[in-house]
Amino acid sequence: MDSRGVRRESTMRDVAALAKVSIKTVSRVINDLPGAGPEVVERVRAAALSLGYRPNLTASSLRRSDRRSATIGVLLEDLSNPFDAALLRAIEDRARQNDVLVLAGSSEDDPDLQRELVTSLATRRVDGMVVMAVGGHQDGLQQERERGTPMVLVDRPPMFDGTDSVTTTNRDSSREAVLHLASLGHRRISFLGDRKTLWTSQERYTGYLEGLAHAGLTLREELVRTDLHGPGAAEAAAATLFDLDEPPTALFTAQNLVTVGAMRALRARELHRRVALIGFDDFPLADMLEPGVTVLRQDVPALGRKAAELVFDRIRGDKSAPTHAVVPATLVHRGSGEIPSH
Amino acid sequence: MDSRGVRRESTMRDVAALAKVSIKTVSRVINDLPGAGPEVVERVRAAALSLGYRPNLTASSLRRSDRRSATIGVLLEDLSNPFDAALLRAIEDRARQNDVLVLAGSSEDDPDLQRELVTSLATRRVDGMVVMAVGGHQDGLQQERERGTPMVLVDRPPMFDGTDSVTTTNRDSSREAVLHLASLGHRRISFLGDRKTLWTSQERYTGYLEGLAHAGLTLREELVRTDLHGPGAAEAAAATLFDLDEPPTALFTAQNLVTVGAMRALRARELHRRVALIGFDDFPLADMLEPGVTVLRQDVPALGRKAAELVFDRIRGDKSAPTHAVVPATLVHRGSGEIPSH
DNA sequence: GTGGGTTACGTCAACGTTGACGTAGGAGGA
DNA sequence: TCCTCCTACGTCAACGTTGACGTAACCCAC
Repeated sequence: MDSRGVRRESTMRDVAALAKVSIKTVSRVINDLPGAGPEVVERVRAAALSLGYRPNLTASSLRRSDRRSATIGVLLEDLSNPFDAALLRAIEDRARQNDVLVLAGSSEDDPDLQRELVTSLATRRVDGMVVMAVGGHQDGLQQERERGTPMVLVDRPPMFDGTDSVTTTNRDSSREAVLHLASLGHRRISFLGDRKTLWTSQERYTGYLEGLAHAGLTLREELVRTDLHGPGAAEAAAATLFDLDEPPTALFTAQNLVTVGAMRALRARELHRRVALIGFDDFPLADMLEPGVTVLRQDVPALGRKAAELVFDRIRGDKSAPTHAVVPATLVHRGSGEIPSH
Repeated sequence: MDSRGVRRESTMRDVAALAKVSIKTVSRVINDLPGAGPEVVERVRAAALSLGYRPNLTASSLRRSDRRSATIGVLLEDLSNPFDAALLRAIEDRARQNDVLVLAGSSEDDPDLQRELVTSLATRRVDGMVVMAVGGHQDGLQQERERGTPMVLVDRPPMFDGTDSVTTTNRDSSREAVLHLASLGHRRISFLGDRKTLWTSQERYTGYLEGLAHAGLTLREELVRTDLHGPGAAEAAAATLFDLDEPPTALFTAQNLVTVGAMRALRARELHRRVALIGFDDFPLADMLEPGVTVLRQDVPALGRKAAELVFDRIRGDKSAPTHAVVPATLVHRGSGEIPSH
């Protein structure tokens, strides 16, 4: 205990004194390095145990030549969003296999906050970062990358060169969804999307356009609503669609919270069994609603796993060209996307 | 760059050399300490900027007398569970206000994994921990606590003395739910619970018993199913209830995944509009199902906030007696809990 | 002009650990 | 016997930073 009554953690010095060996020998024993006789190993182990000694990773990483902190940073948009949470969990699992811990943060899609968090992580000398980049503001990330920090972007690709990324088949899957709706006779298919600054939103919108084109449908601007942040905005926007003279017979919602908002609007007007709906991103209980919600399901565990694997490869010194992994999403038919045009 | 082509982070030494001052003066400028003239401050700032200098928090915390790493550990059961994710997010928000980052981990309700993670955190010298303790195995936590690590338990109270905790009104709210069902005429109210080793499960079961007693109902053992881990087990268990000669007319499900499983069973038998259901823990979209699911909603942000505040108080040296905060849950009426007995 | 205080620096050692290197003692071969 | 090599230790310095303390220069009052 020191003067403030705080117990001091014991150090190699303490263990060395008790075992009557040098600090360096303790270091050898603790790290299972050769150069310590069996008898000494025993004595040191016993001393360490009796003092409750635990190595100080910060001191060790400061001194060691590899400088590893055995910690990576994971910066997502909102850790409480089910998508982000599942991603974090997948990354954490892979990290654990490498004896690495995860420093997690929510950027809230705020460029300043993202920059601040990146600095915070750098200050703690994390070995690498997995980042869901804030839309349109990647200069802070690029600077960090240029300093040599291993970095992988998830969900959204880098706007600069030399960085790995893992994304979903946003465009292709969106096109597939729209074609599916068109094949059921829908001609007025609405698009509801998240903030336009997000790359995923743009891609999904492009896929929507491609789908319309492939199906021989023309784009009706009045059926497109973008920049919807959160379920509330989505609900309000969806509601206005049904005041049109020619309202949509099908909706394609390009993000999970937007899907939820649109569903609320449909229900409020008792349209949920008449208007078709396909959403991007699966969510819990989508199958238990009536009708079940047809979605494009991203393979979130695969996204997280791949992202983690890429950072760890880089941390291990992989110098090959940047990888841009794309994980396919699947169209899950549950009913809402199978409502025919009326 | 060193021999491996890895750029070395610049240090105070580099900045000092460039600004032609001593390292100590750089330290003073970086930390906004007095004792540096305005001209020197400018020179040092410019040098630091041009070198892209960023302080090394690990070195700094090693040397400083307070030893703070500006990092706390948060150990939950499963970061991808919506409840855990919301909790993490709430803790993270409070941590950020203290310029503290969060090391997050999932214990998966495995005592060995929990112990390993606690050691991992300790090795990184976190300033404190917020832990959702694994059911029935708290000795590792107790040891850590006894070493002086600030620790707060969330969701489940400590089984040892001297540690703060934040929990919900598990028992009282469960009783309230059962009484609510009884007031609608239900006499055969079933209990479906998570693993019995969990304190929350036990409390909720006790609340159930109290509710029955207050309502003048006798416990029917055949209506009680416990140790249901995950929606699958819950669904199977719920299904068997309806093969009884006298099946329940109402269900009280004591955990969110159990609620989901039970709902699936009800739907499979088309009973979801006939059998009443109240679940512990709210979940997204509970209001959009038909009927809406009546739940006991925990105030997750308040739980997380309070837990974070308690650790930070302890980290700041608060030596007062342990606090056991209890955050009230609310009964949210949505329909499923208002189905009368038939 | 001298004493006392303040300001703006600098020097040194230490936090806990590990890499580089030194050394005593024994084994083994010529 | 002497030389070499190996094993099992030890010593020393350094990682990047900060606390303790030293000191030169200057200000102000008496």
